Amino acid sequence: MPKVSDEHREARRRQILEAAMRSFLRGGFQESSMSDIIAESGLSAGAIYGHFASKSEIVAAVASEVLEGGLAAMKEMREPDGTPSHPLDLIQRLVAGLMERAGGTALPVQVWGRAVIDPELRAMFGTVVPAIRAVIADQIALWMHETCGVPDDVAVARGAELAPLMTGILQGGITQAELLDGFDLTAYLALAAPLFEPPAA
Amino acid sequence: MPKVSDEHREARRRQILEAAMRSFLRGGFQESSMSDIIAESGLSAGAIYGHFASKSEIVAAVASEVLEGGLAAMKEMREPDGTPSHPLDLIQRLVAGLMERAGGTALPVQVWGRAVIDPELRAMFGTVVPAIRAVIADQIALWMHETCGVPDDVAVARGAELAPLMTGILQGGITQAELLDGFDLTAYLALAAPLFEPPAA
DNA sequence: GTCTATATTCGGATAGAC
DNA sequence: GTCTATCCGAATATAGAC
Repeated sequence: MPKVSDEHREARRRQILEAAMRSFLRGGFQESSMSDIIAESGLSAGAIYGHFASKSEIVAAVASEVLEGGLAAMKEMREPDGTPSHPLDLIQRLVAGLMERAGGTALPVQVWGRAVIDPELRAMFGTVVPAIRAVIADQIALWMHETCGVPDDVAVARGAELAPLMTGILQGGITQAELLDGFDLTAYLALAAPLFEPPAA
Repeated sequence: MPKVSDEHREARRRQILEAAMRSFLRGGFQESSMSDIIAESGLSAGAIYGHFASKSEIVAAVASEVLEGGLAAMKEMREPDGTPSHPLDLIQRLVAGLMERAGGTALPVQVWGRAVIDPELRAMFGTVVPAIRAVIADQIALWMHETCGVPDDVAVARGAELAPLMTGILQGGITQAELLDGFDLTAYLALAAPLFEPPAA
């Protein structure tokens, strides 16, 4: 099996996945039919089913792409230049990145909604969230240690402690940004700034 | 049209809606078929369509029930005895209330996911959220004014300012509570406590 | 590998009796 | 108002040629 063949397969998979993402973005997971995806991809039914066994396999692949993609984007966004940025900036940049790369934040919200009743997606969520929390926790610890005078071990502990809340704030921000017209994400995130003040307890 | 007839109609509507909610809770909005709802309700197809014109009308009614119900629950939870409770307690009680009354928090998450691609649900969300924010803002203002020494106007302003963030924290908490095993909502909410410290800026 | 055409199942909605 | 039986369209997946 020559290398070109594998590359071709992979390219086709991506072509199909991206067509599916565009369809789901507009029509949702269930409302979008295979015909929609087929039309959007410019391919044919036979071609699609040569790469994915079923529609639910496509849905799972897209959901994985969305969740893992969010994690990957977050890792990328971590240090744009090298100076540790504020944890809330990380969140801000992540959402901005999703807007561009994923064409909005609609897919994550849809994935969460479907994960509620789809055990496979729920499991994916359960493995990705701890990884996201870890990135956030790292960033908090780094920032508190470097720019405030917080001792390393204290900063690390505080980061781990705050990560679940920050994850929730991220989710709530994405949901509201997607569903409310004129929602100001920057102002929303700025409100959480006091949580990172050192005045410790 | 005698009064009993109206009462009967309303009772039937509720019977159908509750059956639909049970179905959606397990199977999701799209996966659940009319047959499921019919079986769950113990009625027949004809009876259902005598009260709702289409499945999407049932979905809209359930979504309305969920969103408005959340708001109503929040208003109820406001003052259990009369002493102003901590705003985070309000959130905590609200979620606990949803767990009981709505059989969990799965429906809200599903509704948000569907609102992304359903203009009708999106509009409902857009009208309910400001009302929810108002209740939260009131509670924050009340608490800061009464139990901390914050002047009334400052407390009111701070409440209005913080309400969107609290709404997001609520949404993120519900999402994580629903999708992560062993998620500790109380600990999650406790992390936000510093936001209500008076040390003002 | 990919296309066209199609088989088959399934779900929403209706017709007509009671 | 409600029930039973059924119709019709749609959507997933496949068959077979190229």
